[in-house]
Amino acid sequence: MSGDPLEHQKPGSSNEITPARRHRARRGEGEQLREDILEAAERLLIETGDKNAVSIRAVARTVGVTPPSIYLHFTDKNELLFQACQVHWKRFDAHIRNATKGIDDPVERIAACGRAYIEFGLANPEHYRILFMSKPDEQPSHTDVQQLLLDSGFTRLFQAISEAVERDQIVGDPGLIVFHCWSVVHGLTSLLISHPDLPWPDREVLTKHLLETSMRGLAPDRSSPDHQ
Amino acid sequence: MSGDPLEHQKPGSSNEITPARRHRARRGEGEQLREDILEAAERLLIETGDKNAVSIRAVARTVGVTPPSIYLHFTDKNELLFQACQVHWKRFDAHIRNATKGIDDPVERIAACGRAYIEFGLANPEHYRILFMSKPDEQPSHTDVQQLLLDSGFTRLFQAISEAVERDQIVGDPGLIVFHCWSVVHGLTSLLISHPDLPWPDREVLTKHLLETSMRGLAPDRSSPDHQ
DNA sequence: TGTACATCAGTGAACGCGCGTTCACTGATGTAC
DNA sequence: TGTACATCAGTGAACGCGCGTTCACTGATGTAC
Repeated sequence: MSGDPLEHQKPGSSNEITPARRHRARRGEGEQLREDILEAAERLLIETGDKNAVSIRAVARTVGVTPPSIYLHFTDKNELLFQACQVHWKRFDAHIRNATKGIDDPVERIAACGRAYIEFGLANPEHYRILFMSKPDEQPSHTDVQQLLLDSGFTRLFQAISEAVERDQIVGDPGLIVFHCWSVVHGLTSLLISHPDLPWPDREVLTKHLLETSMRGLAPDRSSPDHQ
Repeated sequence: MSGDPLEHQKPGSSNEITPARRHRARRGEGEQLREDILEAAERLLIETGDKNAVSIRAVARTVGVTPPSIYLHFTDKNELLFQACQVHWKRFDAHIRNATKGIDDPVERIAACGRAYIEFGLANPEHYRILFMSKPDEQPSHTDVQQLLLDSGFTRLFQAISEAVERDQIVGDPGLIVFHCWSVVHGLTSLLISHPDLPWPDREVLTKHLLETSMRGLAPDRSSPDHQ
C-alpha cells in the first residue's frame, strides 16, 4: 500500500500467498502481465483450494500489482476466470489423450480413458470442481464451456465407444453409453472430492471394480444364442 | 430499516424475497422464531437457488426480523446451515424409504433405491448440492454430516446389496458395491444438475439404461459352469 | 546529438456494496407480594 | 386489585472486513524531428 518498493510484505492478511516483487514491464512487453495474472489465478486456486479465494484483489496481490491493472488485460472477473479455465481444459484433454494414445482395442481405450479421467480429477480437485461441479450460472460464458466440454475428452470417449459397438464388443446406443460412462467416472471422482473422509474402500480397488463391472454390463450377453 | 412498522418494503434490493410482517412473539413462545428461521433458510435456498444467498442477514430479512435475533437461536451461521441441512436429510431418507417400502426382491429394491435417489436429487437440486456436492470444509460439522450420510439411505442400500449377494443375485464385496452403486446414481444426478443444457438423451431412458446396465454388470456370469 | 512529445504500463484513492458478529438498549408481558 | 420487578423477545447502531469496479493520475520509455 505504501509507495516504497522496498517495504516488506505486511504480515497479517491470513491467506496471503507469497507476493511477487514486480518490476514494471518495459514498453511493448505489457502482455507479460497477462500471463502472470493467469498463472497467479492458478496458484491461488491450487494453494488455497478455494475458488472464492480467486478474487480480482487476491490475484493482483499475488502478482504484485494493484487491482486496476487486471482490467488492462481482462474486461471483468468472469473473463479472467474463464480464461483460467481454458488452460485447465487443455491440460485435461492432453492428459486423456496421452493415456489413451497407442491403445488399439476400443474397450481398453474406454477403460484407459476412465482411469485417466479419475486420476486427473483427483489430482486436481479444485480444477475438477470448477470444470464439472460448478453451478451452470457460475460457469462463465455458458455455451463456451459446453463447447470446450464436447470438444475434449468427451469426443475421444465417444469415438472409442462407437468403435467398440461397431466391433460388437459392447452393445447399445453410443449416444446413451457415452453419458452412462461419463456418469460412472464422474460419480466416483466427485464423491471422493466432496466426501474424502468417508470409510472408502481402497481407491485402486474401487476404481478397478467400477470400470470392470461397467464394461461387463455393457458387454453382449454371453448366454445369448448369437454369441460364441 | 425505519422504525415505522407500517412502512412498505423497500423496492430495490434485487433478490428480495417476500418479507414477513412479524409480530413479536408472546412470552414463552420465542421458540416459534427458530422454526421460522429454518423455514426462511429453506425458502431462500429454493427460491434463489443459491447457497450464498442464505446469509444471516438475508434470512433475517425474510423472516422479518433483525440480524441479531438469529443469534438468539443459533450460535453462528454454520450451526444455522447445519440445522437446515438436517431437515433435508430427513426428507431424503423418507423419500427413499417410501420408494423401497414393500419391495421384497433385493435387486429390485436396489434399483428402486437408485431411481428414488435420482428423482429426489433432480427435484431438489440446491439441497442435493449442499448435501452431496459441497466442499468438505463447507459442510458444517464434518463428522455429523458423515453420520447423517451413513445413517440414511446409504444403510438401506447396503442392506439390500448384502441381501442380494447372499441370495447369489449379484456377486462381489457389498462394501465395494455400495460405493459403486452410489457413484453411479450420484454421477448422473450431479452431472444433470451441473450441466443441464448439454445434449442429454431422454432422462428416463438414460436412467433406465444406467440402472439396468449396472445391475447387469454385477450379476453372476451366466456362462460360468456353476450357474444354471 | 538534443529535445519535445505521445504512448505505454501501470498506480492510488475512492465508490458503494453485503457480509458476520457484538453491544448496549428497550419495551411488552407475566409474576410475586 | 395494584404495583414493583424480573424476564423475555427482541432492536438499532456500529465494528471491521473484503469485494468488484471506476477514475483521474503518473512516470518511465521510446520516437519523430
